[in-house]
Amino acid sequence: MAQISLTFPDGNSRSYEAGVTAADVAADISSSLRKKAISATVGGQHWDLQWPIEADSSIAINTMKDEEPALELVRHDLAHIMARAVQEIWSETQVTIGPVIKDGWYYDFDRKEPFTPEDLGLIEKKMKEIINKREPVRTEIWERDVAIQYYKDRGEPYKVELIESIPGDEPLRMYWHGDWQDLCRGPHLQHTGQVPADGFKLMSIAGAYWRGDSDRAMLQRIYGTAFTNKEGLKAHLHMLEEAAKRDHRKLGREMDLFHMQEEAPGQVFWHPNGWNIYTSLMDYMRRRQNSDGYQEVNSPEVIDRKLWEASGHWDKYQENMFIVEVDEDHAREKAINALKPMNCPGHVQVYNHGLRSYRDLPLRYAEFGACHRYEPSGALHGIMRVRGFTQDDGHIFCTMDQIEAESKKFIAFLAQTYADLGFHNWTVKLSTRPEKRIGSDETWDVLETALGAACNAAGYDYDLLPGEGAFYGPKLEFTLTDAIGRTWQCGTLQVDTNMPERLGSKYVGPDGEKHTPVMLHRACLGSFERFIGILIEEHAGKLPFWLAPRQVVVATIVSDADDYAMEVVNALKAAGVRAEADLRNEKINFKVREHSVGKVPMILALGAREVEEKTVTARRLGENKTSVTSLAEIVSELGQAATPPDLL
RNA sequence: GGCGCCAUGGCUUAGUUGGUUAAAGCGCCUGUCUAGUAAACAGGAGAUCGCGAGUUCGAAUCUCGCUGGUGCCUCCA
Repeated sequence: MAQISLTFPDGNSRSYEAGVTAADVAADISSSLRKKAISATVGGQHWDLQWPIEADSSIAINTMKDEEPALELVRHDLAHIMARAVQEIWSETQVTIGPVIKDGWYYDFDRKEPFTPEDLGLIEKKMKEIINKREPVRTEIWERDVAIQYYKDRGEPYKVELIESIPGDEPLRMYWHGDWQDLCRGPHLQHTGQVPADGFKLMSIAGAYWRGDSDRAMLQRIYGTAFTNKEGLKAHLHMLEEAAKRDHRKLGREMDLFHMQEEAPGQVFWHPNGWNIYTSLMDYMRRRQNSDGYQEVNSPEVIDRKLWEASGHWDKYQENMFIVEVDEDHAREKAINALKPMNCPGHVQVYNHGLRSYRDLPLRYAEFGACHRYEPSGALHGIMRVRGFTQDDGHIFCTMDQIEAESKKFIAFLAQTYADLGFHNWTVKLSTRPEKRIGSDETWDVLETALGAACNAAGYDYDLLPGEGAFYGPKLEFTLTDAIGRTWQCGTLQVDTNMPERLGSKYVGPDGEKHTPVMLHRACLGSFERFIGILIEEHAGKLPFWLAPRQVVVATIVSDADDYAMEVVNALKAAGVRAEADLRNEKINFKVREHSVGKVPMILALGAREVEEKTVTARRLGENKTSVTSLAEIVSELGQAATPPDLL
């Protein structure tokens, strides 16, 4: 066996058998160095760690930089490593694409058998093996036809399609992770060993369409999450657990707010506690709208198809409408109606009933409109995405000149509402003209400018979403961020010149002629169902006092306190507080636990002492200390806390 | 709507390779302790295992269809 003599960077020499790899050699240098070694230079020639060394020479070990690799690159390399691992385990699997996303990455595969949760463990193990091989990541530039032929030969039709869809004719970049390669624009890490083997986790398997096209075959997507180190991953997983704990479906059950059942998919059975939140919120919105110049109206829920045909919904939206056929005994033909999926046509009817003058404008209608939309079953999600819901809807009929001022007014309204409800972190997006649209470019210019200017005038910046507007006009979308960083689009403001035209809305101008008004569609909460879901998750069930369905429970410690408990409850009720007594034959520990789980913000415990002194011992949700207060004092304090923010 | 997963008393779950009266905790009912701040103790009632077929001597357990839920994809004008 031939021997190789190598001289180390520190000047010492050592003998090795032929075939030794640079990695073996690196292992002899020092563990700290080995961990960072990415390649070796032997006799002036560059070697990757896995390549056998063939000549006697001196060796230099190249180390990587000390700083942690960029997160983006880690995730990107992990996508490739996962795809490689999958193909190493199931060689018949075809690869498609695998981008980096928030918190991690995914990769879509085409494979006959579905992946199972157990497979994720297998793949993870294989990925760790690949990472531990510490192989270099190399780039090659290929001509397109070479790449296409390569993928054709390998039976990878998705890659062929991908290349063919890339515009231009520049050569393509190929990345090699060891002997596995993927079409990719990069960039990548220098070698796979830089990927933290304990900083990632495969999370889930899901179906996904090739390029998001629901007419194409369904692929299998594997999601992974990754961070630059173990602690980062741990923190992320912890955050997910916290998010699961505040899931509105779980809290809805624990707080006894609502339930849903098979006979009414996508619709909510509100229990007393949940309905209490609902009505508190509705009362608040009603007061605010009234004081902001809106007139509340109400429109029918079952409306003849003729009106939907006139509004254009029958053509464009029928798939999502609940159709109601009424078959009376003596009717010549069935009357066909539809449940309203939105309130705008109804408001136009109210507007149209009578002759309007320019002096009436702007005319602001508001409705807590119960809408029904036949959403695809897969889109339903708790009370956040339902088929029956109530919007805090409103329509402003105005002139072109009034759009900007009305928009500004609405943005201020919305900002105050969100602030009152505890949301201070929200953004605005301006969606502009889409490709398929009606109206002249000049009109779109005016409308888009008006919305942008209104936004700035109200003191807010906005992001542009080019081409995302409705076919009839641009819109502002208001997205709020909750306590754990998720975003929710709730508010919206849309300019519409189409529907008033279609449904024949007019006003008499100062010139005595009839003109068509502009219609602004606006909602602040979006829907009560969704917004309450968001409120529950934002506050993890600990709603602001004024919104809490059960604000105070007066719990007795001994039965001798029963009479006094009722006295306390009545005093609180008189002060406008939702208070109830818990006189049950149970220990105080039990009562405290039960109402804490139920997220009651305030528990007042009464024993012999409190009866004697006319005091209460108060315990706030989330605190484990108590405080003794006089009855008068607590009634005044809680009466104040129970007052909605707009009435303070 | 699509792909995967799931469906057991009011709720949360256990039910090993199909085999006698389907298990537990919480909740509920009854009784006992008058209790000091996140679950006192004892007893009792309560499910034919989402619905419908099929395989089998026998199915909560296997197969198919349906319904609903769930995670994503698409969608949210």
